[in-house]
Amino acid sequence: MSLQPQEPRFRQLAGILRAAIEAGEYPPGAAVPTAADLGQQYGVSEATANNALAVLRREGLVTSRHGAGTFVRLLPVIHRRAPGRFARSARESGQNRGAFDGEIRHLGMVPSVITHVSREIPPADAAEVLDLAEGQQCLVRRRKMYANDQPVQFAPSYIPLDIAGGTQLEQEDTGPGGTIARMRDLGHAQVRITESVRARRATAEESAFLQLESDQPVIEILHIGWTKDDRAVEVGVWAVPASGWVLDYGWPLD
Amino acid sequence: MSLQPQEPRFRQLAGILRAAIEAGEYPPGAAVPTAADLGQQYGVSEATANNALAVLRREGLVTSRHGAGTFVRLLPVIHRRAPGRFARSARESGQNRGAFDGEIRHLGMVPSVITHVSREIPPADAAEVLDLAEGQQCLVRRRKMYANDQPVQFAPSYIPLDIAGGTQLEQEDTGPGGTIARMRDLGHAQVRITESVRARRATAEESAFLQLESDQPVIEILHIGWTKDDRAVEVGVWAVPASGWVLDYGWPLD
DNA sequence: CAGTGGTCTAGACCACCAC
DNA sequence: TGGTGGTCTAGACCACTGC
Repeated sequence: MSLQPQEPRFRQLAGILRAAIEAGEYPPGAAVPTAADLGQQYGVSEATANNALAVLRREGLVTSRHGAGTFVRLLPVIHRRAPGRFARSARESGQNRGAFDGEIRHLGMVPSVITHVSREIPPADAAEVLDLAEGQQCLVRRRKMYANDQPVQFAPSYIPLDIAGGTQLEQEDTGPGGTIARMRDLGHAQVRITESVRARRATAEESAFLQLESDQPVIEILHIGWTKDDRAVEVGVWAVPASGWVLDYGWPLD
Repeated sequence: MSLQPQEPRFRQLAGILRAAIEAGEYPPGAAVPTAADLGQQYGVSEATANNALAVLRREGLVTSRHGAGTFVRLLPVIHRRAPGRFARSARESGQNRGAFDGEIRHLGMVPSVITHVSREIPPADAAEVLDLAEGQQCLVRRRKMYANDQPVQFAPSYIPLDIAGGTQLEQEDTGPGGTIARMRDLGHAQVRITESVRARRATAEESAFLQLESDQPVIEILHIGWTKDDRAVEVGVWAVPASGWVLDYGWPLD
C-alpha cells in the first residue's frame, strides 16, 4: 500500500491506523506496529511513522510505554452526569462518591477514590473565587479517582478555613452526604452550583497523576458551590484527560 | 541562553515562548521569531524550533500563515453561558442570537452569524437521537458564527421534517424568539435541554471553517431539545476551537 | 542483550508569501 | 527572488523494557 502526496504522509498514516483501531483490528490493550515496522510497510521513514503515532497519542487513542511498545487505550469513554450527581438522592448513597461509582460500574469497571486532606495556599484562580487574601491558607481535599486502578480524574477542592477548620471536613471521610451535607450542617448550605468547562494543557501535577504523555490536553471543570448569599464556599479545579470523558448537562426550559 | 538536557529541548523552548507571549512580550497579532531565528538564538536545529512552535500551534496560542510567519492569536477566550442563553428573556432580544451577540460584544468585538438552510441526511449520531430511519432527510440549519469576521463556532442543527417541513423553520430568518419559539407555535414546545460536552478532533468541514491547523481539537456540544413527551425535536452538533472557549453551566441545588 | 520509544541534527524539497 | 512554513529522510544517540 502506498500513500498519496496530497495530504502529509504522517497524517495519512495516522488516518489508516485510526481506522484500523476503530474497526477493531487492534483491540483495546493490543500493541500497534512499531514505528520501524510501519515505516517498512508503508515506505516512509521511521521518523515519519513515529510522527503518525504521535498524532494518535495526542488524541488519546493509543499510549506508548517507553521501550515496550505502543498500545491501544484500554479505558472506554466515561460519561459524567453533572446536575444529577449533586442531588440529595445521589449524595446519600455514600459520601458523594455515589455518582462516580455508578458511572464507572456502569462501564463494568471498578471505581476507587483516594482522598488526601491538607492545608495549603490555593492556586490564584481558586483563591480569587473564594475571596481569600494573597498567601492565605485554606483546606484542600485532593481526590484522586481511578477506574480499574487507572487514574481518570484529579479533583482537588478548596474550602475556606473559617468554615472547615477543625470540622469533619478535615477528615478524609466526611460521612454520609459528603462535603455538601457537612457544610449544610455547619450553616453553609450550598444552594447553587456553577461549572466552567474548558480545555487546556495539563499542569505538572495533573500530568504526573493522569499519566499524560506528549501534549495531551485536559478538560478542566471549575466547580463552584454558592450559598444563598452568593458566597463561594467550595471551589474545585478538577481535571480529566480531554479524550476520555463526556460531560452531560441538562436543565428545564421555561 | 542555553537549554537544560532534562526536558526535551523543543518543550523547553515552547515553554520559554509561551511565557514570553503570556507576559505580553509578543502581543496579540505580533509575529513570533521564525524557526530559523529561534534555532540560531537557542542553539538548536531549525526542525527542533519548528517542533516547539508546533506545540504552541496545537495549544491555539499562535497561528501560522504559510510563507508569512507565525503570529500570536488575536481572539480572546469567549465565555458561553449555557442555561441562561435559552431562557425566554434572552431569546426575545432577536432570534436566539441575543446570547451570542452579548458574549462577543462584551469582549469589544463585532459578532455576526450566517445561516444556511437545507435538507440533508444527518450524520449518524444526530439521526439516532432524532430517531430517524437510515438515509432519511431532515432540515439542517447550518449556522456559521464569527467574531470580528473570524470564525469562532460552527453550529449545524437538525430538525425532523415532519415538524419543520414547509414552515418558517425552513427560512433563514426564523423571526422573534428563534427556532424554539417557532417550534412552540407548531405544537412542539421544548421543555428540557441536554448538552453533552466532549473534546475530539475536528471533522474536515469544521476544520475548514474554523481554520484549524495541525491537530487542534474542538469542543463538541451535542445540544438536544426535548418535548414534554421526551421526544428529541432539535439536535445540534456544535463545534468550537477547544482553546478558545469556556462553557459555563449552572443549576440550583435541592 | 536486542528491540523500542523518543529526541535531535543536517540537509533537502516544495508551496506560499511579500516585495 | 528571498524568506518562511511545513514535510520528509537518513542517521545518530540515549533511556527504558523484556528476555
